[in-house]
Amino acid sequence: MNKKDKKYLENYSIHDFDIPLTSVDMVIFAMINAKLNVLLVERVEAPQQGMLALPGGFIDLQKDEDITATAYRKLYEKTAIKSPYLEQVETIGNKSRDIRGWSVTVLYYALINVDKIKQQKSQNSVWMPVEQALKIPLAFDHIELIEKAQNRLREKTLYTALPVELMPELFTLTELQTVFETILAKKLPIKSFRRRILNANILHATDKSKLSGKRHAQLFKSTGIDREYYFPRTLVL
Amino acid sequence: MNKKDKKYLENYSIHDFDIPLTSVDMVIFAMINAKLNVLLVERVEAPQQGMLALPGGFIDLQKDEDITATAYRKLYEKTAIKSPYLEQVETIGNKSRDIRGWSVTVLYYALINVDKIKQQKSQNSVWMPVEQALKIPLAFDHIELIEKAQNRLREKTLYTALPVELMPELFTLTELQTVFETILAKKLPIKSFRRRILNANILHATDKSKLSGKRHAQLFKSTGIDREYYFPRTLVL
DNA sequence: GTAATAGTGTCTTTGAGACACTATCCC
DNA sequence: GGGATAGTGTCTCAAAGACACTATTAC
Repeated sequence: MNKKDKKYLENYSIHDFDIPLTSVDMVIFAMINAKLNVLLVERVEAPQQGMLALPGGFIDLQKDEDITATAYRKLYEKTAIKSPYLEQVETIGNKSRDIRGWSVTVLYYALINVDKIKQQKSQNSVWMPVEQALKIPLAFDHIELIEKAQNRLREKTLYTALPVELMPELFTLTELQTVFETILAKKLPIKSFRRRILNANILHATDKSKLSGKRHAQLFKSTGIDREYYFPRTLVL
Repeated sequence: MNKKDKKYLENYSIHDFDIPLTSVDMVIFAMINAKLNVLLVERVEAPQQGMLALPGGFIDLQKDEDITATAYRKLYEKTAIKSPYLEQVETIGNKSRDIRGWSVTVLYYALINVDKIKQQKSQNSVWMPVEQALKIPLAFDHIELIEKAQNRLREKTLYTALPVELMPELFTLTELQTVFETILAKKLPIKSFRRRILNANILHATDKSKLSGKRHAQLFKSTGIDREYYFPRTLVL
């Protein structure tokens, strides 16, 4: 820091500026009962007290190193999960979204392995199918935020293997396909799907199998690299 | 607004919270002399007075309806251009990027038609090749911000026709290809490129042509729909 | 004519989609 | 054997890449 900056800082106060309220909101997805679910919490304080809302809140200027840390902290507070897939979607800011005035929120979404949601320490939080969440009144503009996160997930499902992040430790290709189909709201051809996934080399075949009615299905597990994998071609909706 | 919220607001002050400084930064790209250039401005006030920086600044809580409006306003102030291609890249926030303390910036990039940059009212602003801008010291973390915007542009150039936004009113396919190649830092096969662009149906062939040395080249113009167009396949770097 | 730039013909390759087919299991 | 679920064989099609080729102009 140079001398001029030092001098400037001595006379600086953040309260000299009119600044907006800045927060982080999280859309946390998990597959429950073959449906894409989102985690909602009941607001315990005004404004919008009592309404369901996305988990989120303000940056802790002492504890949080950066804004991603804020997102991870919020996620951990609600789910006790440390390192899920987390991605920033978009930042929304305007005059009208919060009654307190000009407000900015940095929107993230996370994909949670369904195995882990049982260990959650949720008190006043509730999992709800996305479909349903979009129909009930939510606090602020949170309906819109869920739609934005869902659209991002949908788009990325067309050319990445991200939905693997929603799977339990072991899963069959048919189960994985069902998750893809749920996100895309569209049936996919079996043969193409298997070829696509298997050629990608992002799964590890196990010698275990699962019986879900009739013929045994082979169980696979994630190698963890699905986060970086891009299919050579995009599916078309 | 309900009664509880009204009461809450009466006792509310934004200064009750420790909040970060939130700003908007712009990476404005244009093609100049066959190079990708970025617009920089000299900082006239502390902190970092005298250094080159990205155009940007704070949200005007009175004037700006939403954060996109802030981005357009900043852009207009520096270039007098009203509606270029504008896209939000990412929001960066941490303790260390600004000496004033915890600071958040919403990063946008814009693509400017080279025809229009002559009408600019820039006083203390300067166009500089991206290459060069990344090598000199810039204010705050602006080197990193330019890299993020450049990466986004590069990625999108692999599967969209966005570079058309950088072209003048009339241009040849060879010129367009050169712009793609500059952004990607990679030669592209002529035949594939032309087929790809022409099949996309995003350009309008004119009956004019241009002589740049030897054989005349046909001139095309944008239909404006390149912003929404996605090629059926992604190029591989 | 030659050099230089613009533009085409056409073969190969890759991976998605269609769809009929086979395999394995329980009853 | 029948029904249900898992999984394969193989053809077609679209678009990218390779590369040799032709076209048009200035000189």
